[in-house]
Amino acid sequence: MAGEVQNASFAGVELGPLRENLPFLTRALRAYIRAENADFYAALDAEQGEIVVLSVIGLNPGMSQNDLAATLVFKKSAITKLVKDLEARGYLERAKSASDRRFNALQLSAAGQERYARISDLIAQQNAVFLEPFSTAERAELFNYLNRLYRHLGQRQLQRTGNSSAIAESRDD
Amino acid sequence: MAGEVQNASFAGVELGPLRENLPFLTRALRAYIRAENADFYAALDAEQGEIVVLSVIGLNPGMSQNDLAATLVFKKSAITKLVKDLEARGYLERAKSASDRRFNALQLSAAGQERYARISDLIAQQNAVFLEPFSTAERAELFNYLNRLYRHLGQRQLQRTGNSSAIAESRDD
DNA sequence: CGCGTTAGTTCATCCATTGAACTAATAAGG
DNA sequence: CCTTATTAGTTCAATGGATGAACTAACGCG
Repeated sequence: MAGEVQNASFAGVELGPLRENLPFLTRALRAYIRAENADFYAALDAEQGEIVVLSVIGLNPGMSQNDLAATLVFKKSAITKLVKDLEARGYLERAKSASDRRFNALQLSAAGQERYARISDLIAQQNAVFLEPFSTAERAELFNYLNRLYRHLGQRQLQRTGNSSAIAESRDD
Repeated sequence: MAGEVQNASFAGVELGPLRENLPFLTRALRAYIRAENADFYAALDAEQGEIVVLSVIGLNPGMSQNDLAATLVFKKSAITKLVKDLEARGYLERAKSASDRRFNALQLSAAGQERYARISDLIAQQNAVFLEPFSTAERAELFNYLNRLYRHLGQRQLQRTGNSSAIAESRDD
């Protein structure tokens, strides 16, 4: 079983201020999760971001691509690709909104709903693995914090990009 | 101030299960933070990841590039580039370890220490902006959760990649 | 009508990250 | 010693996610 492990390649390294550094932590967590999800997604034959898109649209039928982009923190150009791909595979429908034909009103097809239903279990399982060390109460707290962060950073981005509308306030629960 | 905002481009979208979905949240948070940090780093003339590298090496002088990679969740090939760049700019030194000449023992140069000291304030300020909505106690809790996640996912990755040594246990504080 | 704005598309580009093949140094074992 | 396996680090070509800018189409407001 190997020799020295002087610095214990991972556990023994002192993080110091990085323990409270969001850019570092978000990047590291993201890297880990991507690595683990790679196989998982491959097994599902799922594109990058596909699951998330199906999920949001399922919950917000009729939403626009811009709203989707804002919600998922993608650029609209990236959304176009994602959404066209899902449409081509028959999982969602893009109808021009009757009231304003610039909008694409997005909604899941029957196949899309079915696919999401089938996949969502697996996602929950995968998620549970990530969360093994946390009790139910802790998970709730963790996600509460992450969602507050998500909202706060979203607010900031709205302001930075000078997006006139809808700065409003996101309701804090 | 714009018209309909029917779906309130951002605030009004229902997230549902995504509120507790780590892949989604980490990606979204990462995207926000990257966007905000872009200007910030440009102003410092800092490369991607430079600050984090300086920080860890400062705290763990003599560490190897492999340890650095494991800590920051980079591949070693990426670390090589980062570290060579910082060496070229005079911020750190790579001496072959005397005891095992395969290792590069990394440590900050005087200029590197100075640079890090100068920068770390700004990072803290930047971080504080991200954390505005949180009280001191909440920040501590948030980071406690994130670090536990970081360690847990790190453990998992060690196992997945069959890394023999050092699976051990990272001390839970 | 004509001007400004917004939703979405397209595409070329960038940059971070990866994988694989390579060198050099060490450890282990006969 | 000499051979073989392993580990640290390097190099580079390739991938892929994300971006920016230029474009079309539709709307709103005078």
